[in-house]
Amino acid sequence: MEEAIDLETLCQQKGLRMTDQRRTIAAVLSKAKDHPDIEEIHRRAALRDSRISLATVYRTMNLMEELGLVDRHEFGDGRARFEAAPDAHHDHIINVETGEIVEFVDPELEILQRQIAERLGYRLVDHRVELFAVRLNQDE
Amino acid sequence: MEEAIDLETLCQQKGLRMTDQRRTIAAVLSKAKDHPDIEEIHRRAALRDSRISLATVYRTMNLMEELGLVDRHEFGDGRARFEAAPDAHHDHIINVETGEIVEFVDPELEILQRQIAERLGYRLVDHRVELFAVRLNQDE
DNA sequence: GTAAGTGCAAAGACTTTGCCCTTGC
DNA sequence: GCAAGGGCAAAGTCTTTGCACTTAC
Repeated sequence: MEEAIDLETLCQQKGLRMTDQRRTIAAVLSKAKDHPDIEEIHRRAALRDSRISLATVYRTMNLMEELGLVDRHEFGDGRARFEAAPDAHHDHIINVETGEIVEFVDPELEILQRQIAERLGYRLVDHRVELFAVRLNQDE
Repeated sequence: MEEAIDLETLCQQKGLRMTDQRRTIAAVLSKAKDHPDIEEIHRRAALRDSRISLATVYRTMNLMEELGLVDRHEFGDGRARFEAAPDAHHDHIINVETGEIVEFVDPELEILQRQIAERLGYRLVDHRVELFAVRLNQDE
């Protein structure tokens, strides 16, 4: 039912010159179910093709981010993390005990934020919600 | 009516050894109405006392953050920004055209986030909401 | 063929740290 | 007095960039 995001096709549609490196990086991100950082993307890409440098990963992620093909996150650990731009917006819960990141969507939250911005005289162009939390015990 | 946050007193209450440097930095932050970065805190501190090094500002901010006396923000420009820990939690709207940062409080938003976390099996310990927006035209 | 892309290493931006001197309590 | 704090400069981490070589179209 769910279809994997084909980042390579999106790159081509945007008119990007498709080098082997970009193809490989696109494949890595399309397959990723997590939010890898540059180092991790490079590691995974190198498994498929060792001719990829860190600099190229940096350049490619900046490029894809500008084109809106990937989302950049800063979860507070100092390095940028990425994911292929999802079809629908979502936010993140970060488990502060394990570092695990869970995605969620809440339409009510989306609407409320737009309302808050408008109430203050702004038009929302983007937003970021990060919930830092711990797992609930059964008895809580 | 509104009372300025006296960070120096809070530092003393936490048992911090009050050096001239810490006193000066605390005063800078207590007076700040914005979200200065390390460089800016250092610049303002140096106006009051030139014997303050950047390293001390870094060390002091890390210390005060750990004690919960200041909040650290990463607004996506690569450097950390700080504010004296406010009495009440608030969130931020970032004007993407001017870089201006506006604070706001919305109880409904606070409640909703807690509910979302609980629905997913988590207990919220902290959260971060950043709305990136532009000013509304009159006719929008 | 030619402009765009890449690898490599150097350089940048921000932050931390080792060492020795200074200072609060 | 003595351990905690600070100044300074070196080092660390993440990211960008200049240059010469390679490659997609």
